[in-house]
Amino acid sequence: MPGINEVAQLAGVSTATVSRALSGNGHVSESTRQRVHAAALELEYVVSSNASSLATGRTKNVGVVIPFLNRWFYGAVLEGAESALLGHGYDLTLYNLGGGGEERRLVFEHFLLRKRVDAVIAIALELTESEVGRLHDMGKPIVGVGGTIQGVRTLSIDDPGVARLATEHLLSLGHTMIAHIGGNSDSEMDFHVPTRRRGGYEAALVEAGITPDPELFQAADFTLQGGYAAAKQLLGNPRKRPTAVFAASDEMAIGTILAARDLGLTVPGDVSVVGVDDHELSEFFGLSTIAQFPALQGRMAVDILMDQLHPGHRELASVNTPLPFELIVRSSTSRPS
Amino acid sequence: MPGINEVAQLAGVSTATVSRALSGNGHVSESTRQRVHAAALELEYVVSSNASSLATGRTKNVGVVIPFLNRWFYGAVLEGAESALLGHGYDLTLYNLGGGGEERRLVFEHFLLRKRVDAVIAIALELTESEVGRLHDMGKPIVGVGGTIQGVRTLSIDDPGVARLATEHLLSLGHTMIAHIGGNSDSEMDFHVPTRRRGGYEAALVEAGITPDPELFQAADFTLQGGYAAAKQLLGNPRKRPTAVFAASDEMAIGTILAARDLGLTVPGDVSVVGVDDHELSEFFGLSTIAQFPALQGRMAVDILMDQLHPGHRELASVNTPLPFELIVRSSTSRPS
DNA sequence: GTGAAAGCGCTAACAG
DNA sequence: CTGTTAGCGCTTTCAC
Repeated sequence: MPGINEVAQLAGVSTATVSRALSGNGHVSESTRQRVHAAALELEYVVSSNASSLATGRTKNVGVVIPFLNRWFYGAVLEGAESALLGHGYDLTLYNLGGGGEERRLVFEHFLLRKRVDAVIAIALELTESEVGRLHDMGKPIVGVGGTIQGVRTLSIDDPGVARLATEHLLSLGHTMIAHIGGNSDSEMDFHVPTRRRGGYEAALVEAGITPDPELFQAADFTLQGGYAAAKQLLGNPRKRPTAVFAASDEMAIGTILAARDLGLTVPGDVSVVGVDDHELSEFFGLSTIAQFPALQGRMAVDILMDQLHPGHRELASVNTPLPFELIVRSSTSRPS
Repeated sequence: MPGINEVAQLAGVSTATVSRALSGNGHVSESTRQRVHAAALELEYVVSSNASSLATGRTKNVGVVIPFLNRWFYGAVLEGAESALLGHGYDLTLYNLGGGGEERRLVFEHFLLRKRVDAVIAIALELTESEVGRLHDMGKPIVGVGGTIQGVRTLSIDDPGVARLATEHLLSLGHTMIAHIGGNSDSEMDFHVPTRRRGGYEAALVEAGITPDPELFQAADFTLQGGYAAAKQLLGNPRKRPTAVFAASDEMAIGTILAARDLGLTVPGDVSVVGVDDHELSEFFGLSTIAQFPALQGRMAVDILMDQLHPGHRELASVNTPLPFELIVRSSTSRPS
């Protein structure tokens, strides 16, 4: 593990020149640049990021805080962010805040403040004013994904819009008895996604002249199992069985398809089902859904972060960047029979 | 962002004393210790990990290399490792090596060598001699999860044993036509898990006096979709339909259950199904399975690492630590009818 | 274009 | 038990 001065010696220059040649900051003649690179290569020299960080104040490392790791959606966002970061030469330090309170405090008050990260990406986490304040006081940029945060550049999907699109798809097919499986208080995440989606669903109905019926709503926990149970309730109702179900997540939608089958109902013959996410299993189940693109979300977050870290050309004006989504029609939706 | 000397000033001591008091290394009188802590608290002092690392050579950060992020199993391992690490005051820097060749080289030859990590945990990755050598040359301990690696402390499950247990479960129920859905070349991961599981399955059959029948084997990719397709082949065979299927992953086992249903076969009436993992969906599908405990695996890896980092009491003797597994019988297996 | 030298903020001998 | 004093390995003015 050679240091910069051994490289300097081998190349016959000063350490300052090595630093310049290798980092690209400052001018170095082409010939010495090559000599330095050759020397570095020969010695397998790799800079000590600590020494470098100490001297420059930059770490080439970003912290990512995320509430789950074992769910497909979050894993995919993380994957997108990781590969984008790596591509920019940045490391990613991971903080999983699933555990709740104490852990979160620790991370924000201790771990993230040790000058180890240049910035933080917060996924599906509504940072508090004090969390944001601390970070900004230290000059650390933040980008949030999944909702808006006061004073922070964010990327978020138009949740009501997503729900409207799903509902309108069903409406346009001719459905009028459209149930909704949304979130319960446990799944009421930081950005109130379930509530916002329910709002979009209701708005679409109202716009179509239909009064949302509370009996056609069921709360669940965004999982397949939860969706299954909720769907059983909805579809088992003998006096008011919906002809279509809009589930706020694909996992719940798949649970709904399974519940329908178990009740002897066909999909989409007896009941149409639409979800949100474009989960990896959705295609298999023929699920119509509103796709969001989690890996892309991770990548976009990194792009925006890089823009703040290396203020370049076009300073992106808006504080919140809308995330793309798209209706994918497969075989779980059709006209009511 | 106050530095150590401001704390020293406020507490009326030298920076050395502050360092000692805060880190716990070296003796400090109780009273000054308290004064220092109070001062640090008041100023919201947090050490600069870079400066500290530069001075000590330790970073309190470990690198984790993992091949996937968006699969339940790997997410769970990562989750276990992350929380254990955090508990020990360590950060986790994540490297997702899903992309393949170039990325992997970059990580091992560049990222991991910048003195940014104290150690590395390799999950389901069979490190090459040179990858291990580089790291060990720098004095970085490594622990591997998922298989054995020459010269590295590892944690691994007895894959043949897992497969035997699953197969014996079926055998003991009275099945003799037991099919196996294993891996294809794409899913032939670094540690040859599919091959080793197939070996265990065949060994159990042989031991029971049954000759493994190649027609009763199907290769798939460890996913639900893949398992579904493979199971259709197996269960659709008119002249040789197995009464039981052992799938090398729960996802494939669930695919098998779904395939059976679609063929009008009942589980376990017409066909018993057993998988491996105890996936989050397994309970929902009533799947009998061999549980492995991914989060625990992550945690155990950290424990072993800490033992190497802070050589304490009992130096764990063995190079490879076996991982626990357990048969969980649910409703997808029964006697053949 | 390149070198000398002063730090970046902390820790670890070494004295006392 | 505590202070003094060198560095840890790099970057970056400031001269030349």
